[in-house]
Amino acid sequence: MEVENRYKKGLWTEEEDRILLDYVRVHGRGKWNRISKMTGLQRCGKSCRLRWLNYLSPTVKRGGFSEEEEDLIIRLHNLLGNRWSLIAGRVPGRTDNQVKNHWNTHLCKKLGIKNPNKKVVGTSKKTHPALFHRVEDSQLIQTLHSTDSLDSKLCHDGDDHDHTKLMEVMESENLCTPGTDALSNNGESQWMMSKHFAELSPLFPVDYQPNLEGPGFLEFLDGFPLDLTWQSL
DNA sequence: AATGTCCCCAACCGCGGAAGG
DNA sequence: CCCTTCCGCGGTTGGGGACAT
Repeated sequence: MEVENRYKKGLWTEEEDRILLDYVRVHGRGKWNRISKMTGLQRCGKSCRLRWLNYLSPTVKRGGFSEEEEDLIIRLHNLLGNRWSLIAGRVPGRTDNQVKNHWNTHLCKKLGIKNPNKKVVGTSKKTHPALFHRVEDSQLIQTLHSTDSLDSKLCHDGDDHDHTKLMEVMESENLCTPGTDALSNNGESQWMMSKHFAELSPLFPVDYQPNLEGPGFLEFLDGFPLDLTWQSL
């Protein structure tokens, strides 16, 4: 009880910022819980980490969002749902908190989305360990689970997730429409689809990480319709 | 000028996973 | 294994500035 009370809450002062900056300059980032003991700063580790990541870090870009940044966020949100850290990772200089706030306060209005704070079904990790993030994600997975033959079609020995095969299977299961969207005729898109698919699919190993850092990702995104979601496939 | 309301965003909270002892 | 600590994530809150009355 007393331990919690000894930490200050609320907005940071310039003096507190200076102490935190000095600490990171000397010791580097990490071990946030030690800062209070070493510097006397009356802030808990979580608060220090957040302050550094969202404000003090030299990589953080200040100021309003550009048209290009907004466009990128909208496209990424269509693809990834409320995975703000993933989205922020593709928007240089922006933190997940910045992206989330900007989405909830500006982009929802811009796009005419009501109840921006309403939870997306399946977003919470608590509801399912497989990390569903959108309605359409859970629908997709339900479809996958109900498709007995899918496992044998996809998980053949020695095949490192054959993307073309993956697309064929998805088409055959009506998970995407052949020849009618940007995804079907674009190799890069197929790559992305496969990665996203792999992330969601219970058929793939849990530790299989889609690589959003892949070559040509931004170029691929440029050709991605703003309103394209899994549901529209 | 005073008061009320709205809006933005920095910061907090609760939770889960990973790592280490 | 079990427990503790640390880290990171997404949802939520509330302080304070901007604007309206």
